[in-house]
Amino acid sequence: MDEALRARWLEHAHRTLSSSGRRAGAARTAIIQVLARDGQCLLTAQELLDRLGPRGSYSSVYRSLDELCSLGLLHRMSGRDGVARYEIADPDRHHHHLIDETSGTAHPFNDDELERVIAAVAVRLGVTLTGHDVVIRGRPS
Amino acid sequence: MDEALRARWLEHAHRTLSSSGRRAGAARTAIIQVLARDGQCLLTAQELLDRLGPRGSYSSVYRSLDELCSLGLLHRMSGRDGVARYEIADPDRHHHHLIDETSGTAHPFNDDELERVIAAVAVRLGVTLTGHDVVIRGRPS
DNA sequence: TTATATGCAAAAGCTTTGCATGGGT
DNA sequence: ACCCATGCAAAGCTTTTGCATATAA
Repeated sequence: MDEALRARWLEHAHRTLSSSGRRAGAARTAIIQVLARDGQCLLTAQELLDRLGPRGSYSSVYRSLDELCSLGLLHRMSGRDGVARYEIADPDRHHHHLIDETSGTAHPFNDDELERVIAAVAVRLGVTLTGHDVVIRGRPS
Repeated sequence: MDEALRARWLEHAHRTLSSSGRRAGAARTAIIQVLARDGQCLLTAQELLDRLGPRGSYSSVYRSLDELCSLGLLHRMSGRDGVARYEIADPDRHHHHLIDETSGTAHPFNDDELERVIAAVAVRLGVTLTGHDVVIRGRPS
């Protein structure tokens, strides 16, 4: 959807990686390209590997995903099935997930009041917020 | 903590299981006892098995956990590490989780306004709510 | 008696890792 | 030249399953 967002993340990822002393190999370069294109919402390692074709392997995929998570460029979450899913971390455009229980599909959404309440809850609980996830499950009404 | 709650859930579980045509074997009986005692918040299958000692096996544990989830007596969620965690489902006393990033420990909490906002979001998105989870991560401030 | 519950051990699926090789800087 | 990145294959972990046996109803 947002082309500018993708380009910005791709650029940011390249810079962060190289300034952290890592080298740009062919596999990792392809991986972050695919992530920039298809990683807006809940991509599995297997799906990523499928889209890479012969340009990647299990080791390069999992190692790169770990690396990107450590650097804060990616978010990892595991769905109910226990399979890890990844999506690109965009500080400006953060979203949550609605799971349609009829179809099993996930839809991203965001809500300002939800963000506000979560911030308030963190204050009430006496913590500095470092992250949060909300999953809503429902059926079309 | 709430002794009455535990007894109520245990009773409810027994009734639901037998009325669904299942038989009460030794393993399953021990499993729901342990769950009633220690399953208020995020117990893994392995932890459950450890507490069962020789009274259970992997198969009985995983099969019973599945069964209890299907009957709505238990909630399954998977943490960031991908390992499934279970807690008893209490319709009256539902909670969310605060993860202290300093220690990695989870603390249950609830918040009425959060519930209200989530209900409002579901309406806005055009779904009938069937469930929801909130995870807040932070450090003591 | 008869279907279900259980335990063992094997299998399955996702993820990680050791090691030799290739490639970036 | 040096060290990091990559790919393969093996190993590791969690979870599931087939099958023979034990047991509840």
